[in-house]
Amino acid sequence: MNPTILIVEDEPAIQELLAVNLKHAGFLVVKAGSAEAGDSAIRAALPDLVILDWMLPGQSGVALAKKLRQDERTRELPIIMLTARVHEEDKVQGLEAGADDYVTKPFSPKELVARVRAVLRRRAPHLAGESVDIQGLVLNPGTHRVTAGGQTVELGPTEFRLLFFFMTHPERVYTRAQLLDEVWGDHVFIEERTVDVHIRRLRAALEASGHQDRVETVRGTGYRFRGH
Amino acid sequence: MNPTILIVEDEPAIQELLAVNLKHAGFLVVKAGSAEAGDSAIRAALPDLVILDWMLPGQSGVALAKKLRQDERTRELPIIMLTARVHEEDKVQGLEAGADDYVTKPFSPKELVARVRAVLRRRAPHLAGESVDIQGLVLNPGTHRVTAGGQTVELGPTEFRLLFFFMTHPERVYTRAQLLDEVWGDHVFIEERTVDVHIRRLRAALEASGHQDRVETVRGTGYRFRGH
DNA sequence: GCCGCTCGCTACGCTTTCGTCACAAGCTCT
DNA sequence: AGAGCTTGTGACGAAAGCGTAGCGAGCGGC
Repeated sequence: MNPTILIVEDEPAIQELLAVNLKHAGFLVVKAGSAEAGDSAIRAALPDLVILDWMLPGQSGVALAKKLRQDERTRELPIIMLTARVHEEDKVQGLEAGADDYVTKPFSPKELVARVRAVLRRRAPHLAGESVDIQGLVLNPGTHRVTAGGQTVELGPTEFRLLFFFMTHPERVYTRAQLLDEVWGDHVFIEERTVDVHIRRLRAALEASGHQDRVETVRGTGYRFRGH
Repeated sequence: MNPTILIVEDEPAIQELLAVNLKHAGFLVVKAGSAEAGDSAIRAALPDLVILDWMLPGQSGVALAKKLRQDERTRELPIIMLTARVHEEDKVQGLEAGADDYVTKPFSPKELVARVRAVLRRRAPHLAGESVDIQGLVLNPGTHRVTAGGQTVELGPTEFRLLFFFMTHPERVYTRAQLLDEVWGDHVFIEERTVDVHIRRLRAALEASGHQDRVETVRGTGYRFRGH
């Protein structure tokens, strides 16, 4: 549920500075030391935002940004460019390459965290802790509250995370294994049928609030959340 | 807890005059010499109020004000415009740009401080040292006292700071780690479970004053203060 | 129409998490 | 220096939430 941020930066000191501050701000951090490593990391596990250094050994940050903008899967991936240069032409070039924001070194950690939040708020509101509203069913990650028509919906922690995932990924079928990965976290050993039980509990809570048939069963595959 | 004020002013003499008087009035002061520097300073550490000069080298104060009003993060940030001009059209333009108040040079320091307090009182009451009232539970930052229906609520210093934080950030869930950061201060090494104990003490004090269930437990995450 | 597979549902035991208490150390004020 | 209050911490019992097994029903294929 916490946003994952990929840092692509070759200088260990700056990489660490960024990582410490972002972690402290509640983000999950993945690091890469080159554009190529960053590219791999993105393919391995799609992050929610990328902080990309301008100058990198080998392939440059701008080149990677352009590449990411061409691939359909990463077209929407928010990018913040990091650079030591202060020339105006670079800024233009960076934004043309598809960067969402632009930070010049030296920067204050607070400023960077603020910019990360701002970009996430613009590009992926729910990751910035803003509430998700699907047809009167409102889930607020900040307050951990779910309401249906003003009425509070009572949910356990697992049901809350399950609903959060569904509401941020509606209209798409997920297998039990996928849901276990996404909602329970990777590398857990839990029976797949356990998902059924939590689906049942979630359905019961939603129906008690007047939301029938929001979670659909796709026989032989898994479940899907109705977004409309 | 003391409000932070950002001064964006290019003339050192006026900048200093403002800073001295505001500090004397108990405010924390941050200075910037241009609109661009001011913009960075705002992103680096969101101040509680901005004093913005009309005429600035480079980007003007009005332009910055408009920009601040467009960003969601700074939309609510109180702004006081400062100008040497006395033309009525400027005032209109300034207020249209989103300024909360308008002070013309030359000004008396006392007047400026008074206006700062007035704007804070209107936009963020608790920062002006005014009491926060949530459903009959009244907390006064100035006198450090809490009352419920006229009756004084007895609290230790830590419980007071905890309640203050909760009342100024109601309806939002905070983890124990976040509460330690916000209430105890950064970089302290204290067991997370200690938060539980202070929550318990706070609850006991509130319940003795007739406020049941104000602090809610969010299992697996942390605590939340009910604001309604 | 029968058989097998898949899913819904209930009940139960266990793990995790939380609330509470008691105590000792620290701080402040006199 | 001493008294009194405040605070941090460990321990323990309670409760909530969770995972799993088992059974029955429904759907689909042959």
